[in-house]
Amino acid sequence: MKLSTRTRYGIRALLELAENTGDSPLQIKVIGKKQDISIKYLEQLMSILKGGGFVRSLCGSKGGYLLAKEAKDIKLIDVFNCLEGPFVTVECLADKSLCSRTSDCVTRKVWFKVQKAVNEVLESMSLQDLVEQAKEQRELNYQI
Amino acid sequence: MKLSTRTRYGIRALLELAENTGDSPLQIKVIGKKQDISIKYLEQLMSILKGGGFVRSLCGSKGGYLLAKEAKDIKLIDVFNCLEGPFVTVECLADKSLCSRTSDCVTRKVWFKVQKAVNEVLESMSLQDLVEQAKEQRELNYQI
DNA sequence: ATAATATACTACTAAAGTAGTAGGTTTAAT
DNA sequence: ATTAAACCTACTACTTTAGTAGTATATTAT
Repeated sequence: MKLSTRTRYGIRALLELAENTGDSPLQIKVIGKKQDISIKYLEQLMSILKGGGFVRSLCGSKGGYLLAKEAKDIKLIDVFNCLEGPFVTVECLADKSLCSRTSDCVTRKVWFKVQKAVNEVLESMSLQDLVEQAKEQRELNYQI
Repeated sequence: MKLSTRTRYGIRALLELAENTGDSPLQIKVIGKKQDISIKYLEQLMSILKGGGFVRSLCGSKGGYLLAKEAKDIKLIDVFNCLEGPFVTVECLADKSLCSRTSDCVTRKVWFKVQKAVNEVLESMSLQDLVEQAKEQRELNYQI
Protein backbone atom coordinates (compact mmCIF):
# COMPACT_ATOMS: atom_id res chain seq x y z
CA MET A 1 0.00 0.00 0.00
CA LYS A 2 1.88 2.98 -1.30
CA LEU A 3 1.23 6.56 -2.18
CA SER A 4 1.27 7.34 -5.89
CA THR A 5 3.59 9.95 -7.32
CA ARG A 6 0.62 12.12 -8.21
CA THR A 7 -0.01 13.39 -4.72
CA ARG A 8 3.65 13.60 -3.85
CA TYR A 9 4.57 15.57 -6.93
CA GLY A 10 1.42 17.64 -6.66
CA ILE A 11 2.09 18.80 -3.14
CA ARG A 12 5.70 19.57 -3.93
CA ALA A 13 4.56 21.66 -6.87
CA LEU A 14 2.06 23.50 -4.71
CA LEU A 15 4.78 24.15 -2.19
CA GLU A 16 6.89 25.75 -4.91
CA LEU A 17 3.99 27.98 -5.83
CA ALA A 18 3.36 28.88 -2.22
CA GLU A 19 6.98 29.90 -1.82
CA ASN A 20 6.91 31.90 -5.02
CA THR A 21 5.96 35.18 -3.39
CA GLY A 22 5.70 38.06 -5.78
CA ASP A 23 3.22 38.54 -8.58
CA SER A 24 4.78 36.72 -11.50
CA PRO A 25 3.60 33.18 -12.14
CA LEU A 26 5.83 30.14 -11.98
CA GLN A 27 6.25 27.96 -15.05
CA ILE A 28 5.83 24.22 -15.10
CA LYS A 29 9.32 23.73 -16.47
CA VAL A 30 10.80 25.73 -13.60
CA ILE A 31 8.92 23.67 -11.04
CA GLY A 32 9.75 20.45 -12.85
CA LYS A 33 13.43 21.21 -12.99
CA LYS A 34 13.64 22.28 -9.38
CA GLN A 35 11.66 19.32 -8.12
CA ASP A 36 12.99 16.84 -10.63
CA ILE A 37 9.61 15.91 -12.03
CA SER A 38 8.91 15.15 -15.70
CA ILE A 39 7.62 18.36 -17.28
CA LYS A 40 5.00 16.61 -19.37
CA TYR A 41 3.74 14.61 -16.45
CA LEU A 42 3.63 17.63 -14.19
CA GLU A 43 1.61 19.39 -16.85
CA GLN A 44 -1.14 16.86 -16.34
CA LEU A 45 -1.00 17.11 -12.60
CA MET A 46 -1.23 20.89 -12.71
CA SER A 47 -4.26 20.56 -14.92
CA ILE A 48 -5.92 18.36 -12.30
CA LEU A 49 -4.99 20.81 -9.55
CA LYS A 50 -6.46 23.62 -11.61
CA GLY A 51 -9.68 21.66 -11.92
CA GLY A 52 -9.68 21.31 -8.16
CA GLY A 53 -9.43 25.04 -7.73
CA PHE A 54 -6.05 25.01 -6.04
CA VAL A 55 -4.16 26.88 -8.73
CA ARG A 56 -4.88 29.30 -11.52
CA SER A 57 -2.93 29.67 -14.71
CA LEU A 58 -1.85 32.35 -17.13
CA CYS A 59 -1.48 31.31 -20.72
CA GLY A 60 1.02 32.52 -23.21
CA SER A 61 4.41 34.07 -22.85
CA LYS A 62 5.33 35.01 -19.28
CA GLY A 63 2.51 32.77 -18.21
CA GLY A 64 2.60 30.05 -15.60
CA TYR A 65 0.85 29.04 -12.44
CA LEU A 66 -0.17 30.76 -9.23
CA LEU A 67 -1.99 29.53 -6.18
CA ALA A 68 -5.70 30.16 -6.54
CA LYS A 69 -6.13 30.69 -2.81
CA GLU A 70 -4.02 31.35 0.21
CA ALA A 71 -1.76 28.56 1.39
CA LYS A 72 -3.49 28.48 4.75
CA ASP A 73 -6.75 27.65 3.01
CA ILE A 74 -5.34 24.69 1.13
CA LYS A 75 -5.77 21.61 3.26
CA LEU A 76 -3.66 18.60 2.39
CA ILE A 77 -6.67 16.32 2.59
CA ASP A 78 -8.31 18.27 -0.23
CA VAL A 79 -5.22 18.09 -2.41
CA PHE A 80 -4.99 14.39 -1.72
CA ASN A 81 -8.63 13.85 -2.63
CA CYS A 82 -8.15 15.84 -5.81
CA LEU A 83 -5.08 13.98 -7.05
CA GLU A 84 -5.44 10.50 -5.62
CA GLY A 85 -9.16 10.23 -5.12
CA PRO A 86 -10.51 9.87 -1.59
CA PHE A 87 -8.56 7.62 0.71
CA VAL A 88 -10.93 4.69 1.20
CA THR A 89 -9.41 1.60 2.67
CA VAL A 90 -12.30 -0.52 1.42
CA GLU A 91 -15.18 0.22 -0.89
CA CYS A 92 -17.87 -0.82 1.57
CA LEU A 93 -16.97 2.20 3.72
CA ALA A 94 -18.21 4.46 0.97
CA ASP A 95 -21.11 2.29 -0.12
CA LYS A 96 -22.73 -0.01 2.40
CA SER A 97 -24.75 -1.83 -0.19
CA LEU A 98 -21.62 -3.34 -1.73
CA CYS A 99 -21.45 -6.06 0.86
CA SER A 100 -24.20 -7.99 2.56
CA ARG A 101 -22.32 -8.59 5.76
CA THR A 102 -21.69 -4.90 6.33
CA SER A 103 -24.04 -4.54 9.29
CA ASP A 104 -22.07 -6.72 11.62
CA CYS A 105 -18.70 -6.82 9.91
CA VAL A 106 -15.98 -6.20 12.44
CA THR A 107 -13.20 -5.96 9.89
CA ARG A 108 -15.05 -3.08 8.29
CA LYS A 109 -14.73 -1.26 11.59
CA VAL A 110 -10.97 -1.77 11.53
CA TRP A 111 -10.63 -0.20 8.11
CA PHE A 112 -12.86 2.61 9.20
CA LYS A 113 -10.50 3.40 12.05
CA VAL A 114 -7.52 3.32 9.71
CA GLN A 115 -9.24 5.57 7.24
CA LYS A 116 -10.23 8.01 9.95
CA ALA A 117 -6.68 8.17 11.29
CA VAL A 118 -5.30 9.06 7.87
CA ASN A 119 -7.96 11.62 7.18
CA GLU A 120 -7.42 13.32 10.50
CA VAL A 121 -3.73 13.79 9.84
CA LEU A 122 -4.29 15.26 6.40
CA GLU A 123 -7.25 17.30 7.55
CA SER A 124 -5.14 18.96 10.21
CA MET A 125 -2.44 20.19 7.86
CA SER A 126 -2.46 23.05 5.40
CA LEU A 127 0.00 24.05 2.72
CA GLN A 128 0.90 26.99 4.95
CA ASP A 129 2.07 24.57 7.63
CA LEU A 130 4.47 23.06 5.13
CA VAL A 131 5.73 26.47 4.06
CA GLU A 132 6.51 27.34 7.66
CA GLN A 133 8.15 24.01 8.34
CA ALA A 134 10.32 24.40 5.28
CA LYS A 135 11.35 27.86 6.40
CA GLU A 136 12.26 26.64 9.86
CA GLN A 137 14.21 23.81 8.34
CA ARG A 138 16.22 26.13 6.16
CA GLU A 139 17.06 28.39 9.09
CA LEU A 140 18.16 25.37 11.04
CA ASN A 141 20.38 24.21 8.20
CA TYR A 142 21.87 27.68 7.90
CA GLN A 143 22.88 27.76 11.56
CA ILE A 144 24.90 24.61 11.07
CA MET B 1 -5.31 4.44 -2.33
CA LYS B 2 -7.15 1.28 -1.47
CA LEU B 3 -6.61 -1.82 0.55
CA SER B 4 -6.07 -4.98 -1.46
CA THR B 5 -8.28 -8.00 -1.01
CA ARG B 6 -5.36 -9.96 0.38
CA THR B 7 -5.40 -8.36 3.79
CA ARG B 8 -9.16 -8.14 3.94
CA TYR B 9 -9.69 -11.78 3.04
CA GLY B 10 -6.79 -12.83 5.21
CA ILE B 11 -8.11 -11.23 8.35
CA ARG B 12 -11.59 -12.57 7.73
CA ALA B 13 -10.13 -16.04 7.34
CA LEU B 14 -8.14 -15.67 10.54
CA LEU B 15 -11.31 -14.55 12.29
CA GLU B 16 -13.03 -17.73 11.18
CA LEU B 17 -10.17 -19.76 12.58
CA ALA B 18 -10.22 -17.81 15.84
CA GLU B 19 -13.92 -18.50 16.22
CA ASN B 20 -13.46 -22.16 15.41
CA THR B 21 -13.01 -23.27 18.98
CA GLY B 22 -12.53 -26.98 19.40
CA ASP B 23 -9.64 -29.09 18.22
CA SER B 24 -10.59 -29.96 14.67
CA PRO B 25 -9.10 -27.82 11.94
CA LEU B 26 -11.12 -25.73 9.53
CA GLN B 27 -10.87 -26.39 5.82
CA ILE B 28 -10.19 -23.73 3.22
CA LYS B 29 -13.35 -24.59 1.36
CA VAL B 30 -15.42 -24.08 4.50
CA ILE B 31 -13.86 -20.68 5.13
CA GLY B 32 -14.15 -19.76 1.49
CA LYS B 33 -17.82 -20.63 1.30
CA LYS B 34 -18.69 -18.86 4.52
CA GLN B 35 -16.74 -15.74 3.68
CA ASP B 36 -17.45 -15.84 -0.04
CA ILE B 37 -13.82 -15.96 -1.11
CA SER B 38 -12.47 -17.95 -4.06
CA ILE B 39 -11.17 -21.25 -2.70
CA LYS B 40 -8.11 -21.30 -4.92
CA TYR B 41 -7.21 -17.74 -4.10
CA LEU B 42 -7.71 -18.29 -0.40
CA GLU B 43 -5.40 -21.28 -0.66
CA GLN B 44 -2.59 -18.95 -1.63
CA LEU B 45 -3.38 -16.48 1.11
CA MET B 46 -3.42 -19.22 3.73
CA SER B 47 -0.05 -20.34 2.47
CA ILE B 48 1.31 -16.83 3.00
CA LEU B 49 -0.22 -16.70 6.46
CA LYS B 50 1.35 -20.01 7.24
CA GLY B 51 4.71 -18.63 6.18
CA GLY B 52 4.12 -15.73 8.53
CA GLY B 53 3.54 -18.10 11.41
CA PHE B 54 -0.06 -17.13 12.02
CA VAL B 55 -1.62 -20.46 11.14
CA ARG B 56 -0.60 -24.07 11.01
CA SER B 57 -2.01 -26.71 8.73
CA LEU B 58 -2.88 -30.35 8.75
CA CYS B 59 -2.63 -32.15 5.43
CA GLY B 60 -4.83 -34.91 4.16
CA SER B 61 -8.30 -36.02 5.03
CA LYS B 62 -9.75 -34.26 8.06
CA GLY B 63 -7.03 -31.72 7.61
CA GLY B 64 -7.35 -27.97 7.46
CA TYR B 65 -6.08 -24.91 9.27
CA LEU B 66 -5.70 -23.82 12.87
CA LEU B 67 -4.34 -20.68 14.44
CA ALA B 68 -0.67 -21.13 15.24
CA LYS B 69 -0.89 -18.87 18.25
CA GLU B 70 -3.52 -17.35 20.47
CA ALA B 71 -5.76 -14.70 18.96
CA LYS B 72 -4.60 -12.17 21.52
CA ASP B 73 -1.05 -12.59 20.25
CA ILE B 74 -1.92 -11.90 16.64
CA LYS B 75 -1.65 -8.18 16.03
CA LEU B 76 -3.37 -6.81 12.96
CA ILE B 77 -0.26 -4.86 11.99
CA ASP B 78 1.66 -8.11 11.68
CA VAL B 79 -1.00 -9.73 9.55
CA PHE B 80 -1.08 -6.64 7.38
CA ASN B 81 2.68 -6.64 6.97
CA CYS B 82 2.59 -10.32 6.10
CA LEU B 83 -0.07 -10.09 3.43
CA GLU B 84 0.32 -6.60 2.03
CA GLY B 85 3.91 -5.80 2.83
CA PRO B 86 4.66 -2.95 5.21
CA PHE B 87 2.54 0.14 4.90
CA VAL B 88 4.98 2.72 3.55
CA THR B 89 3.44 5.83 2.13
CA VAL B 90 6.65 6.61 0.26
CA GLU B 91 9.83 4.65 -0.32
CA CYS B 92 12.11 7.32 1.12
CA LEU B 93 10.65 6.65 4.56
CA ALA B 94 12.15 3.19 4.47
CA ASP B 95 15.35 4.15 2.69
CA LYS B 96 16.67 7.68 3.06
CA SER B 97 19.24 7.26 0.33
CA LEU B 98 16.53 7.04 -2.32
CA CYS B 99 16.11 10.78 -2.48
CA SER B 100 18.66 13.55 -2.21
CA ARG B 101 16.31 16.08 -0.72
CA THR B 102 15.34 13.84 2.17
CA SER B 103 17.15 15.82 4.85
CA ASP B 104 14.96 18.87 4.61
CA CYS B 105 11.92 17.51 2.80
CA VAL B 106 8.79 18.65 4.54
CA THR B 107 6.45 16.51 2.49
CA ARG B 108 8.35 13.48 3.69
CA LYS B 109 7.34 14.46 7.20
CA VAL B 110 3.71 14.52 6.17
CA TRP B 111 3.83 11.00 4.84
CA PHE B 112 5.63 9.91 7.95
CA LYS B 113 2.79 11.21 10.09
CA VAL B 114 0.24 9.42 7.93
CA GLN B 115 2.17 6.20 8.05
CA LYS B 116 2.54 6.45 11.80
CA ALA B 117 -1.17 7.02 12.28
CA VAL B 118 -2.04 3.91 10.29
CA ASN B 119 0.53 1.78 12.04
CA GLU B 120 -0.66 2.88 15.45
CA VAL B 121 -4.21 1.83 14.74
CA LEU B 122 -3.20 -1.60 13.49
CA GLU B 123 -0.61 -2.01 16.21
CA SER B 124 -3.23 -1.46 18.85
CA MET B 125 -5.58 -4.19 17.65
CA SER B 126 -5.35 -7.93 17.98
CA LEU B 127 -7.39 -10.70 16.42
CA GLN B 128 -8.85 -11.27 19.88
CA ASP B 129 -10.27 -7.75 19.84
CA LEU B 130 -12.12 -8.61 16.65
CA VAL B 131 -13.43 -11.85 18.10
CA GLU B 132 -14.83 -9.98 21.07
CA GLN B 133 -16.33 -7.27 18.94
CA ALA B 134 -17.98 -9.84 16.74
CA LYS B 135 -19.43 -11.57 19.78
CA GLU B 136 -20.80 -8.33 21.18
CA GLN B 137 -22.27 -7.53 17.81
CA ARG B 138 -24.05 -10.85 17.61
CA GLU B 139 -25.50 -10.42 21.08
CA LEU B 140 -26.70 -6.99 20.14
CA ASN B 141 -28.35 -8.30 17.00
CA TYR B 142 -30.00 -11.04 18.99
CA GLN B 143 -31.61 -8.58 21.41
CA ILE B 144 -33.24 -6.79 18.51
C1' DA C 1 -3.17 -51.34 -0.35
C1' DT C 2 -6.07 -47.86 -2.03
C1' DA C 3 -9.50 -44.44 -2.42
C1' DA C 4 -10.76 -40.12 -0.70
C1' DT C 5 -9.69 -35.69 0.96
C1' DA C 6 -7.07 -32.11 2.12
C1' DT C 7 -3.00 -28.95 1.62
C1' DA C 8 1.20 -27.47 -1.42
C1' DC C 9 3.17 -25.82 -5.34
C1' DT C 10 3.76 -23.66 -9.87
C1' DA C 11 2.33 -21.43 -13.80
C1' DC C 12 -0.67 -18.68 -16.29
C1' DT C 13 -4.00 -14.66 -17.31
C1' DA C 14 -7.37 -10.77 -17.82
C1' DA C 15 -8.04 -6.35 -16.18
C1' DA C 16 -6.77 -2.21 -14.03
C1' DG C 17 -3.65 1.22 -12.45
C1' DT C 18 0.87 3.83 -12.66
C1' DA C 19 4.03 6.82 -14.53
C1' DG C 20 5.07 8.48 -17.80
C1' DT C 21 5.94 9.99 -23.41
C1' DA C 22 4.52 12.24 -27.72
C1' DG C 23 2.64 15.59 -30.50
C1' DG C 24 -0.27 18.93 -31.78
C1' DT C 25 -3.47 23.23 -30.43
C1' DT C 26 -4.61 27.46 -28.18
C1' DT C 27 -3.57 31.72 -25.81
C1' DA C 28 -1.17 35.88 -24.72
C1' DA C 29 2.94 39.06 -24.48
C1' DT C 30 6.54 41.30 -27.15
C1' DA D 1 4.56 37.58 -36.65
C1' DT D 2 7.13 35.30 -33.32
C1' DT D 3 7.73 33.18 -29.20
C1' DA D 4 6.69 31.03 -24.96
C1' DA D 5 3.74 29.35 -22.24
C1' DA D 6 -0.47 26.44 -20.96
C1' DC D 7 -3.95 23.02 -22.87
C1' DC D 8 -5.54 18.70 -24.71
C1' DT D 9 -5.67 13.96 -26.34
C1' DA D 10 -3.81 9.74 -27.29
C1' DC D 11 -0.63 6.22 -26.65
C1' DT D 12 2.54 2.91 -24.06
C1' DA D 13 5.60 0.06 -21.15
C1' DC D 14 5.35 -1.70 -16.81
C1' DT D 15 3.51 -3.39 -12.54
C1' DT D 16 -0.01 -5.01 -9.52
C1' DT D 17 -4.26 -7.31 -8.52
C1' DA D 18 -7.26 -10.95 -8.23
C1' DG D 19 -7.87 -14.46 -9.54
C1' DT D 20 -7.91 -19.57 -12.50
C1' DA D 21 -5.90 -24.10 -13.60
C1' DG D 22 -3.55 -28.16 -13.01
C1' DT D 23 -0.56 -31.18 -10.74
C1' DA D 24 1.91 -33.05 -6.74
C1' DT D 25 2.08 -34.44 -2.07
C1' DA D 26 0.52 -35.71 2.52
C1' DT D 27 -2.83 -37.95 5.66
C1' DT D 28 -6.73 -40.63 7.02
C1' DA D 29 -10.47 -44.05 6.54
C1' DT D 30 -11.80 -48.29 4.62
